[in-house]
Amino acid sequence: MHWKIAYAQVKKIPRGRVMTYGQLAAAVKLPGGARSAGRAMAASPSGKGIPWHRVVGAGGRLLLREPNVWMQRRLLESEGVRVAERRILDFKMRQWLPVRKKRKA
DNA sequence: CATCTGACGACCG
DNA sequence: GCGGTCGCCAGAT
Repeated sequence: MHWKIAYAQVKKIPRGRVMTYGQLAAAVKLPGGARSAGRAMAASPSGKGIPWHRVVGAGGRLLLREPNVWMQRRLLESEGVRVAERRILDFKMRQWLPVRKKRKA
């Protein structure tokens, strides 16, 4: 589907930064909103270089289920993103706003 | 075509 | 701060 665009956006997420499903959905204007973003990631073809692990739930929460969340956490930590069980630490700073970022210090 | 399910998000207790 | 519920929308069965 047009999930391609979602993937394209995800690929733009810089290393060590994350985006929420809601943001992603809004950024590419996915019809179903955040949920569709989630579906898109769930169906994301692995091995295509899509940093799906950089897409998290609102508030920087890891919404994946048991086995996968561990991998996501590991991938994030490998990029320097600190994670506590199911939540990204310093999410506010870690969050990446497409193009018009400019987060305050 | 009816129903269920879910990698969501906002609210409420 | 956390868990439970409701609302939403798109796919799958």
